[in-house]
Amino acid sequence: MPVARPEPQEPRVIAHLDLDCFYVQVEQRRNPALRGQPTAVVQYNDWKGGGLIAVSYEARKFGVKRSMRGDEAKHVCPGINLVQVPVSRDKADLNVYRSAGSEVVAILSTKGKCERASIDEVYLDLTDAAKEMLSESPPESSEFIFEEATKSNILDLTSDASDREENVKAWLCRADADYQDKLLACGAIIVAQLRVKVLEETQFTCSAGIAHNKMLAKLVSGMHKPAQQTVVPSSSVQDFLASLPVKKMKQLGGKLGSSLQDDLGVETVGDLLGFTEEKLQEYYGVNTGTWLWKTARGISGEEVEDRLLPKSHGCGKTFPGPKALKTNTAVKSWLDKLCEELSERIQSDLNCNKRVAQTLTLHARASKENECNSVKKFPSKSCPLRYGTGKIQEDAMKLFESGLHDFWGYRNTGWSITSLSVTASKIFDIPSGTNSILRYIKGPSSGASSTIVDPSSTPDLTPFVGNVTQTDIAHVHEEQCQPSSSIKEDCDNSSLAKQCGATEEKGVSKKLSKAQESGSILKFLSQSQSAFHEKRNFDGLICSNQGHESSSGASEAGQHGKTNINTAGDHSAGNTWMLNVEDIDPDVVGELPLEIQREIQGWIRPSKHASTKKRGSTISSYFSPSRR
DNA sequence: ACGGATGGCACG
DNA sequence: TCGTGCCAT
Repeated sequence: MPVARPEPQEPRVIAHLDLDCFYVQVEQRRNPALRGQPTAVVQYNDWKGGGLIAVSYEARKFGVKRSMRGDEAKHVCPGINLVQVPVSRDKADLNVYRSAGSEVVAILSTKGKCERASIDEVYLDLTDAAKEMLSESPPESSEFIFEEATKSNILDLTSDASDREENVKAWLCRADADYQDKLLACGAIIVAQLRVKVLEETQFTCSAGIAHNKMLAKLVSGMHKPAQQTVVPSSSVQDFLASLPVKKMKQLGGKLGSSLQDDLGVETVGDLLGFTEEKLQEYYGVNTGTWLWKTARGISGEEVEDRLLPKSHGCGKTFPGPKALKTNTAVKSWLDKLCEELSERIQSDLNCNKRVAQTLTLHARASKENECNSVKKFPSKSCPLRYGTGKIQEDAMKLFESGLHDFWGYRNTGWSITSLSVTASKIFDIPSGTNSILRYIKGPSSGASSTIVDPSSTPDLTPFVGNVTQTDIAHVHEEQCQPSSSIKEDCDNSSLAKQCGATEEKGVSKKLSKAQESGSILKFLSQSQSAFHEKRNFDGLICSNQGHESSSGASEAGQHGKTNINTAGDHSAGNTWMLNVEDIDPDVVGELPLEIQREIQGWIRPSKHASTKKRGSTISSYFSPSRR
């Protein structure tokens, strides 16, 4: 249920940007012959022509809709081009679209707080940028207004086609406008500039809404599509909402919206004004009641989050009807594929963004054979996430078995699985200070590269390290996760590549020596080698490196065609080493430099309250098994 | 044979 | 906290 947020007193300038039929645009960029053609993107072509997930505007004219089957689309629009979503491991692979989305986010995140709302949607808080423009180069005293901005749709600004742009320009430059409206005008200009920049740099068009809050911005971003923007002056909100069907509001497209209609006779947002806040709370609870009351008045305090990356990664597949999985073997086989992809994606997230996921969750849908449709839900199950494809597969299968156990009780026959998915969540940044321990462990690209290989500026850990042997290193390498090639270029393609840092490769011998050093450090931190192999769940991560030679000779770096740059983004050379937090020897850590101790605390993270209160505040207290 | 694959959020 | 919904595209 939605919940109201406190309303900031200062007026804000919020934008919502939405890529137009995004998947189609991605395919059109890849194959320009598709431009201007009726086109749709489909997945799984075998059954009724596959399901449409994006439809070009040319095709929409024929009545082609999302959720149609390919066959239906062909029927209403015989000339339509159907492009298939890439398939990898026998399932749809959306990585090309994710990557393309990141390109856009990179551009949009330059002007203010930016929230990646989905693969093709972004919220911006442009308040500061708008204020700056207003004080330094206000539209009203500018000779030229950015042309794309003059094509804006201003809610309530009625004008016929002939003088529309003149009227818009006049509105944008109005000297007698509210402070609020002036800010909005600046916001509109900034968004127009951003949209043009996105188009220039990615060839993608997008639509946008500019308003004083997220709700209104989102509401209108889709009003004029494609490739247009819409502004909501606060003076127009009341009338606009009055006649708006409740179902159009975000969050009201489902059951809550239906309930408003069916139970309260509320057809439009305006109808909601007839209810007091208390009355709405009576029906829907305090939170939702207040939210509804505010929503009816165009009030929304929800802030734009500063987040460019997703909060979770999920891989799933459905097995409709006859495709349902009925054996453990079939489930295992599919789960393995899903986990492979998931592993690749979190590995990429780690390499590119220095983030680690902590929780693995399995979702499934199941139906029982004979026994009359007992629609019992298959329970989701989760556990701490251990890195490494094999471990994820192993854990996922266990989660499945656990779920199946609950699903069935004890009798174990005749189930069938109609969907499976695995999700990695609770993702955190890995701290990386200048004096980070990662400098000891990672390759040259981790910090100041020169100091890494310069012993004089690198604190000497020798006293703590003890014997370094090849077996230590081999042991560490066992824990490596090698991403496959399919998302190898993720970092390079996405703007996020910058975060990977770019460095020239150092000599192999130096890297080897770094590897030895890091292996020894891991060994040094590790209390018991055998613990690595126990079935316990992974509860922490020591490091990722970017730039070491892989131990296997099968490095594909050469195929990359890029020498010399961004070894960090080159997955083929990136290894990740992991160590179970439970295996870190607290006594030994206690002797490390303080800064490093603090950093290690950061890895153990669960921060908030988890361990500190229960177990005191010394670092060693973090290393007793924290869960399970 | 539910459009499918992903995501986010609030609740209990 | 985890698991369940609901919502969105």
